[in-house]
Amino acid sequence: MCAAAPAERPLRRDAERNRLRILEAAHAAFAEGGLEVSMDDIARRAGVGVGTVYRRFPKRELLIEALFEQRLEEIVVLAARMLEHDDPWDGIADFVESFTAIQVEDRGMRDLLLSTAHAERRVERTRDRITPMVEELVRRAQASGALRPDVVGTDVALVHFMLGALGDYTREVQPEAWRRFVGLVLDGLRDRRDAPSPLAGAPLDAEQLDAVMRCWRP
Amino acid sequence: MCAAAPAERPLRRDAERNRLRILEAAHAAFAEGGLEVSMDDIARRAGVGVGTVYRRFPKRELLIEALFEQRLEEIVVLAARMLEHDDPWDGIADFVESFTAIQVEDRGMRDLLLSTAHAERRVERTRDRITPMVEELVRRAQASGALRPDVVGTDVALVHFMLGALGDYTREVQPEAWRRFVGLVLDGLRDRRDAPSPLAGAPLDAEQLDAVMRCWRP
DNA sequence: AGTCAACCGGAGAGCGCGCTCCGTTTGATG
DNA sequence: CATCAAACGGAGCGCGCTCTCCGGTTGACT
Repeated sequence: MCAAAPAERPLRRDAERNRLRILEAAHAAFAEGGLEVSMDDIARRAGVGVGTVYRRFPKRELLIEALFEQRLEEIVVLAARMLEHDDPWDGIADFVESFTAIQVEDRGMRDLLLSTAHAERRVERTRDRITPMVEELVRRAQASGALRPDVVGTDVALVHFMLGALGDYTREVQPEAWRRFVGLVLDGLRDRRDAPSPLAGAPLDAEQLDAVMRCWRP
Repeated sequence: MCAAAPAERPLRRDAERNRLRILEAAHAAFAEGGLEVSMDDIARRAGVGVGTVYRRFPKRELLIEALFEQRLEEIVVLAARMLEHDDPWDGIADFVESFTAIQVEDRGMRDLLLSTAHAERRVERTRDRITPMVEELVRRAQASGALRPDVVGTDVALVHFMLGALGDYTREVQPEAWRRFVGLVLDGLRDRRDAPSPLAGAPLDAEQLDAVMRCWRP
């Protein structure tokens, strides 16, 4: 009809339905298995052929971007909120704990935030927005005397990685096990302290540790 | 000739030469890439066909066992030596640091010690010998008042995992970066302390962190 | 109702992996 | 030197993965 309709036409109803199914399935699959689950898996979960997945998201990266666009924004908001704590130490502590929680709840987020293997640009931009906030968190907490003066912003990122890795390792056996180690690491980050702050939850027993090692593959 | 020669005959000279080459190649390959490098890789490194590798080591596990038999013994010796420190805290500290160093130097050792995906029995036996020593280390360090009283043996294993993961992450960019975090975690493990103990080495700068994220795949 | 572009599913090409099989080569032995 | 079990290498099978292609189907629009 009208020759000039270059803008995006809405999807056909079935196509839109499938698009949503795929996003939902991909979310679940990524959360459980990380960003490297197979496209077949996602298609199967969505009750759809692989062809359909590829038609809507011709590259894996596009699927990832569509899924995580808003979740990345949440991270930025989270970091910003950490700057509003009255006690700057609480800002750091809350940040480390919340960020680790996110990683444990969703393996996909972990892969996305700590690697640049997928979805390069978008993630990079997010990181660029978070970095200065983390540095400000560190600066304030050091000024208040609570955070040891010899750590810097990049150390915080590596702490996140460390704790996220631990969360990954123990997830299947004791989903809350990582919280103990957040406490431990935070005690290491304090400038000086008397008694150690109590650790959250119970330690793994020998059998649980065995189970962890048994089901983890490198 | 003599009918009853059931014992193992020595290998032909070329076969023995190849066996050694394969072990050497596998050692290098595992150290760099972990226990899941492809058999083709190992064969190529050894300058040998895959068939030859499989002839000598019909299952991957056998190759791993042959390679790590004595290295596992070294770990036991290491743990035992930690009990000889005059100050029990030094025992813990040295153990955490040495064990992490081993993991960073050899990715294969890391996979072997922290997972049960390969070489089940042998590793399990080794772990069974190490566990009580670690528990004794913990007990003594706690009795001396240096180690916080709320950690247990299994926590130490998870600390090893955490630091090993970090070593893995940063290895390519800054092979010594993990040492900072050993210091950090050890400060978290102390019962009480004044000034934080100085961290080893320089922190990563922003570009190095970027490089780490860029080359890591989950 | 009829038309047709958009959409669907899944077969299959291409790839790298673990592992096997077999025609050829080599070193030990008399 | 002749013999032959032992060892060699790599082609090849089966598998699971990514991504493409195409014959059949379906929803939007007249």
